Amino acid sequence: MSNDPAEVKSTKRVTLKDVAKAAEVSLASASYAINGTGSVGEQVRAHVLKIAETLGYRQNLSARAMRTGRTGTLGLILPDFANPFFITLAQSVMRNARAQGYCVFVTDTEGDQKQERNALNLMIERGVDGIVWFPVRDLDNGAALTSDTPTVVIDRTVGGIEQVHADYRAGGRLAAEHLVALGHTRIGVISGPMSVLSMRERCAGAIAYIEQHAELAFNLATAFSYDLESNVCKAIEQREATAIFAGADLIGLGVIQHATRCGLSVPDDLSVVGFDDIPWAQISTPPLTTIEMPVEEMAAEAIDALLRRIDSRAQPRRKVVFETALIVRQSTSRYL
Amino acid sequence: MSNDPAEVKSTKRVTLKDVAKAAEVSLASASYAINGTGSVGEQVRAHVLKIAETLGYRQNLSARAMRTGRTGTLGLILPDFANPFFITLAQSVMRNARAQGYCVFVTDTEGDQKQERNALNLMIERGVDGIVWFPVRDLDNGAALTSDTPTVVIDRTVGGIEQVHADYRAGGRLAAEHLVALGHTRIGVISGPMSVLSMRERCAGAIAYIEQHAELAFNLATAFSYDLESNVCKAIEQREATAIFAGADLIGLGVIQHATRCGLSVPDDLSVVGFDDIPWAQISTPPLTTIEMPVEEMAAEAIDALLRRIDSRAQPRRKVVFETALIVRQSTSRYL
DNA sequence: GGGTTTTCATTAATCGTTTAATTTTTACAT
DNA sequence: ATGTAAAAATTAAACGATTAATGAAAACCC
Repeated sequence: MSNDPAEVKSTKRVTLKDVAKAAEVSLASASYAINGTGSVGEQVRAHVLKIAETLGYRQNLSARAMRTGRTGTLGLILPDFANPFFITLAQSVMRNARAQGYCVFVTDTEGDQKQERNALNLMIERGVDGIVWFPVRDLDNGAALTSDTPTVVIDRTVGGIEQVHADYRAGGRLAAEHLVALGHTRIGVISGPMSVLSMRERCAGAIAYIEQHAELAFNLATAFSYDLESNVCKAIEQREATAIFAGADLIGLGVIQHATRCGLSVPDDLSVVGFDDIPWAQISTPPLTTIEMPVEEMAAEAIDALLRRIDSRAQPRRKVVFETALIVRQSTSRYL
Repeated sequence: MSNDPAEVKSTKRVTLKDVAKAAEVSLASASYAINGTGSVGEQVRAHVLKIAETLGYRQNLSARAMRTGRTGTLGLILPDFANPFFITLAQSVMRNARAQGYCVFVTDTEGDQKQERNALNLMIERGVDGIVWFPVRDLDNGAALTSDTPTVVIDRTVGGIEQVHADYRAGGRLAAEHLVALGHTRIGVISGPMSVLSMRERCAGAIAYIEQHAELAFNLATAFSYDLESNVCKAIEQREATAIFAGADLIGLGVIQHATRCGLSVPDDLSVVGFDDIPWAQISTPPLTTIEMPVEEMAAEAIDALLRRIDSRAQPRRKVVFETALIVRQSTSRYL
């Protein structure tokens, strides 16, 4: 029994050599046939492909990677998986990468710069072809950490690396314009951590416009979460403003929740605008008016830029900025 | 100029051979020293390590992988990144994997079984050491798709593969008990897609208890989303029940939203219980009472089981089931 | 038919590690 | 000293692919 040659494959992995032998061609021909690279006769190619199929051959990408120096692998580093904005972004990045045949290592760094460095190192050792990086915070010299693995940074400002941004300042202005247009005159701003330029820009954009066309009721900072700090809560309770611009949706949702809990009605007593357009914004009560960034396009651009840079490292270092847009939902209304 | 040997590293990657040469030892000794494997004298080891450090040596994990057959890499396959429950899970899985020195490929399959197969193949080709898999749906024979790459399935029922579950039936019962204990007598059930055992069990558990201790007002199915189908909306509007068990939080949140929109007050007019304890459940208005699964522990168990199986394939195929727990928030109240 | 080009196949080197097998050195007991 | 065992270091063969260089065969042109 068991003199059937096809049965041999039981235990050991099928290698290219096996395919070549079974197809009675050289190793090189087999490789060329499977990769479609060299010049191979049509019949030979077909034959090799069929044999590979029947033998259940699978490329060993580790071997291939060693030889070619390409792993067909990208890294994605995010500060925090709990923030839904990053999830949306991750989804887009992964979708785009997959479309180009890449597999993606994902890591969140829990907002910790030490973990961030670890993550970068781990990925570089693994030999990723490129990295999409959403740093914990702005950095002067990020290039030092990537040891010339092609990298694209999203949202943050990092020296020495190509960047993809949205026009945060314009977004903040858009939000303020909306509130002023609704007739609000006392408008408050609640920002997240000011350590990143992205946040500073959002608020600066809003504040500049408010100061010009209305009164800035307050300008407070809080953590990046829907649990607000006490001075922020107080400002809301005391109705110092009839409208609030929050530097992030998560914060905006916190504002709505706290206001509601205090017996204020949103939007009748208080209008709220957020920033990011995270999925939760749609299903909160009331749904949150917010500023949207073209996440899918930003991710696509990041991947494109990365692939360009992988193909030829000598790319000019660019910074691409995308437009933002106002999405009006039910958390804002006219002030009477 | 430039006769400084340390300057040579400018362009080319530093390899183990370079380290060995610089340290004036054999390749093997260098390898042993760095991996701490063979027997190497204390001074030699220290010396090699220092040289490696100064030269900026980084292991080429592709090469190592080829030689050892281990990539130090895991795969995580999820049906849908938009569902926050999966995110929580992904986070836990990644955290646990990272703690063991593994890098994780993540993919979502957008609920599509073809993409799921692609993802599996892609990862297997990449040579992952193991896969944590949350299949789109139950399967008779999943082992056929993994070509003996160690795999652990979460939540779904898949033939031929080790599984990690929660006790869904008991969870459903817990929810029903809670509502009955609050005095509700007409209780409705809104389930998600019944194609997966997990969902069937949740509802079966709830229904069994309701039928015994109260009246089952209705039992409807809807898509896995907070956009409810019209027959479900109607059932809510017509107040056929004073309490509803939703098979998933996402659905429960949809129920709250629709009820509120129809002028019903949750929980005064309608009590709602969900299942999953996704993060949104905490910040909805009102916060959602729900059934929680020990996600972190489940993820840890999945990784543990996987690593055991990687170390020795001849593991008994187990199915581990975790307890669920009721989390009471403000979406349920006593029925008067 | 002879020379030239084009097309198809093959040989063999190479990528950067690990590790079994072997040799050299050191340590220890007699 | 000498023999033996233990420890340390080395040699060289893999791992599974890619690809430059080379050779053989076929096709073409006068």
